[in-house]
Amino acid sequence: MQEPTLLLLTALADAPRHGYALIQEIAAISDGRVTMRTGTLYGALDRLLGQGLIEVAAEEVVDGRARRTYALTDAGRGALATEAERLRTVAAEAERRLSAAAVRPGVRGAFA
Amino acid sequence: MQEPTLLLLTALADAPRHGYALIQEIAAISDGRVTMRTGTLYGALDRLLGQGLIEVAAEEVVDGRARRTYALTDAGRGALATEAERLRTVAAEAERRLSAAAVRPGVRGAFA
DNA sequence: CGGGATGTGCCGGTCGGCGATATATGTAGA
DNA sequence: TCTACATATATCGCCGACCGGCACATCCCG
Repeated sequence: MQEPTLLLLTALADAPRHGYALIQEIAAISDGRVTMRTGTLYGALDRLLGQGLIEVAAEEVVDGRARRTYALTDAGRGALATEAERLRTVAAEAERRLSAAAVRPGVRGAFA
Repeated sequence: MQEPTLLLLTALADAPRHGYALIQEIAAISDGRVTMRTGTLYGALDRLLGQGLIEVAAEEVVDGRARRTYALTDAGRGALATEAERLRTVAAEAERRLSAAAVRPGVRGAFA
């Protein structure tokens, strides 16, 4: 699972949201660094629906505009939890190794 | 940056290693869950060399077999640190939202 | 002498992300 | 009024990363 997909599931973790709201939520989560494109969004949404990680929670018309609301399924919640823990573990290991190298100089290329 | 690449940089974070050793190191880091294929490995290695995130630290012949040892550059160390922090942040946010939803099983937004 | 471990490398397929594009309506400003 | 812009959904094709499979070579053990 790649980052855009993970961000998508994260944006659905606390409440169901529709496509356009997901784009804004993801921008908010990532502090504006990630701009989810519609090509990525709807492709991922279809894929996640097929995998049973999300489901359509509502289809309504608001102010004349169609709106489809998605929600995490239990499977999606589980997948997100698993993925988050894995990422946390890997990130921790990376940081551990980086600081280990920092206090043990001598491996910096050809220079002693 | 995707997970295999991140794992590769992580495996190089504490000491320079050659290709085959990286495969084993990544298996160790991930507790045997990730088996890096040579196709992925050497492709990623070439890419990272081109990006200046790693460098060839040594080329030698050990027991008649060629061995090329790679090391993180300063840029690679920086990129790994950045990436690790970002992942840690995203993972934390995902877990925060999951537990927020868990203790408030309503569909009406964050605070019911 | 055969097979497994060590070690490097290429090739083609697949899949996800991304830019571009299309369609439609409500709202705000020139 | 008319022209943008924000809201809202959706498709298409390109590209790049990953991956399985394969090839090649040497060393060690049985």
